[in-house]
Amino acid sequence: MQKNPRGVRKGTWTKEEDILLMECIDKYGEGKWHQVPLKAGLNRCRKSCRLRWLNYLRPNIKRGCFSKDEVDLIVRLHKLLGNKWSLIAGRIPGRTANDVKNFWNTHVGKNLGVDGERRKKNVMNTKNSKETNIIRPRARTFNGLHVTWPREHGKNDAFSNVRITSTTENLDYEKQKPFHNNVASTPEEVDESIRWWSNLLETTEDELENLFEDVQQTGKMSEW
DNA sequence: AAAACGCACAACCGCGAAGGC
DNA sequence: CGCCTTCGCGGTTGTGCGTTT
Repeated sequence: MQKNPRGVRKGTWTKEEDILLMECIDKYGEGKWHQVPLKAGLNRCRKSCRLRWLNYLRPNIKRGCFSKDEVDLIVRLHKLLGNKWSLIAGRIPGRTANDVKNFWNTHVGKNLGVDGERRKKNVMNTKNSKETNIIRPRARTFNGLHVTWPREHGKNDAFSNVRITSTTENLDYEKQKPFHNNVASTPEEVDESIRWWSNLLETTEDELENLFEDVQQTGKMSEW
């Protein structure tokens, strides 16, 4: 087990450390991460504690294979949000941003033709990915505004928990939005907004089937 | 049987955002 | 308004384990 120059523990967490962290959060609650190492008696940095809690110790975290529905949702949300793993994970109960990110990088990315050396280069060259048509919305606040999020039939509201905070920055996202910064008010605007969102969320059945077959072959998703 | 390789995932790092003073 | 601290996120690396040779 390595330590950094200031003697803070790094590397894999032990059961004892997990227990200390859980007990601490159980006692004091989440947040105030800078105090957690001290209160828990852990020789870990706050970041490490936070990450461990969020990714592994939090209640209701789901481990194991991704279901078909989950993959479907990830693909669609990634198409919509890009690499906003925390937002995507927020829509998939029990999954963490790290889980989703790892799954995407090891399975889905591959199946989209980004594999081996090419994948490595693409990962390194993230600037290039920003030049694609991925919509990268910034978190926004719409004070006093309503935002109409289209729903997919038979699915949970995929957007109700999207964090919306404010910024005044102009973005490509804004330019693409048919009902820029406000609610669609006329029937035409509503239709246009629905078409816009539908287009973003559209992933053909063929695309998904191909993905599922490939992923299944790699052995990750066994329980469809 | 063991070394080499590849994959999956846990963990770390760096940076930007947010908030307090 | 600027500085400082803390938080949270995405990208990247490290490590362990299974598979192949």
